[in-house]
Amino acid sequence: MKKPKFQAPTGMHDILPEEQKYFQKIYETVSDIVSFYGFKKIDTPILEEAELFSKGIGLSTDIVEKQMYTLKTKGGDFLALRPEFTAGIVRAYIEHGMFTLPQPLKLYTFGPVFRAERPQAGRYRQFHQFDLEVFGEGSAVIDAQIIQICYNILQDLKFKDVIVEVNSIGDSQCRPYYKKLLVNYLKSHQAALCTNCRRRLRESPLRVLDCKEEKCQRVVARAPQIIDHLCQECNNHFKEVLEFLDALELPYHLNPYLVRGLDYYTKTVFEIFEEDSLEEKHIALLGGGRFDMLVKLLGGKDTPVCGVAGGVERIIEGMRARAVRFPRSSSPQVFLAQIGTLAKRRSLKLFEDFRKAKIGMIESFGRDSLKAQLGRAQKSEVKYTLILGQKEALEETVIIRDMDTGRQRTVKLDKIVGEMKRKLKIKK
RNA sequence: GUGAGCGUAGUGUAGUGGUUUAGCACAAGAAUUUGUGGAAUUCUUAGGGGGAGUUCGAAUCUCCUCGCUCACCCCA
Repeated sequence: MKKPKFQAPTGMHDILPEEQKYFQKIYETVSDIVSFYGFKKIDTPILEEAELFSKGIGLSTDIVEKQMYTLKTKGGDFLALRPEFTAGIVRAYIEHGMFTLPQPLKLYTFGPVFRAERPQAGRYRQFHQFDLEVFGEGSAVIDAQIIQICYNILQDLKFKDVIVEVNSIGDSQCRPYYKKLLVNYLKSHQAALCTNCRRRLRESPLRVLDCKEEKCQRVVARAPQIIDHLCQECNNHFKEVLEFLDALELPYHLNPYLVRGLDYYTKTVFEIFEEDSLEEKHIALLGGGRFDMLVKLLGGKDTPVCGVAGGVERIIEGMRARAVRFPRSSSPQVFLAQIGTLAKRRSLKLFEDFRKAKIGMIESFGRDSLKAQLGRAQKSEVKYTLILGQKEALEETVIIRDMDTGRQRTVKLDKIVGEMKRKLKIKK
């Protein structure tokens, strides 16, 4: 293949017409469900000040350290393509004084986010997320409800066996203490760890916990667990979350080794997987948690927040795997074929009549041979074809052809819209 | 950033140094038929990512480069 002069940048993809239905389906599902729970939509800029992310997400996180697309404007501003939604939404919350609105304030959004990493399965440089955030409510009900919402969304998208993994990673009260404990323990077993983990031990010791290496897991199995070292408040909170999940009858795994890569989390963290993908691929469909410090950290009032982000492409992959079907009711059911210039003139008008009647119609004004037009009609899988020829145009009639049976009927031109309306309604 | 695999028409592929004017299928367009689709026939469009080398000869071997894919890291 001769390489075209221009190609989409590495890790970024066109969303072709064929795949649009997946995105639409997901966005519709999310919007529907989430509005029921009182979420309002917000859109934030794709670019933000780079510092917003380095401060919010954490300077030493991979996302900020090496995955952020940054640029300097002509005016000297240092901006970054958003690598996730939360920081931007929190910024907007503070900037517009949304703490004056009735709390909890529930916001959602979706769109592209960017991370400059090596693309691979389920991972792109430009990908799409939907994102929910609940501001101003510290209660564990919210944590559980957000998980419930995610679960509902996946159910609606026909995911059967979904499993939620939850954990609590404590807060500024208890986590530093636990970290010390863990580091001490790991240091004494350093020899038994993989090289990666020995590095992690220095940089982010919590991450050793979810290493997949067998030898590390053996060490980790005896390590002190954060849930045994939560402070009173975190402990209660976590218990409540689990109780609520029980009450909702949501299947969950308590995974004491679940930690997340973003610094801003406190207390609850969770990830949602497809159950059968758990063993081989460790690719989460959604991930989220609570971050009660973030608003203050970014310059706002002390406000608890809980949120989640879903990976649209990853969900689509799952939908593809289970061959989720889409009703094709929205696609046009009528094809308009025309022969001769007089008929063509009439057809243009007729086409407009159908548009006004909100009946989907496909035309092929560029083609003249009836054969070619019927071929086209057949390919577009319509139920009916209207044939308007020279003769019909003169007689003010039109032929309705049923594409399944091949039966034809001639109808007066001024009756046709009503007639088709009836036919298509009855069919449904 | 590290490592591995792969790159032949729009798509999917065959060919593993000469019998290749690179074969096949699907897709797309046209004709047979200026008024009736799913079939058939014929025709058309279009190809070894790019560069260098080995060789009498390269899609085929070597190197470089670009791209894609997968894994690690990390994450949605």
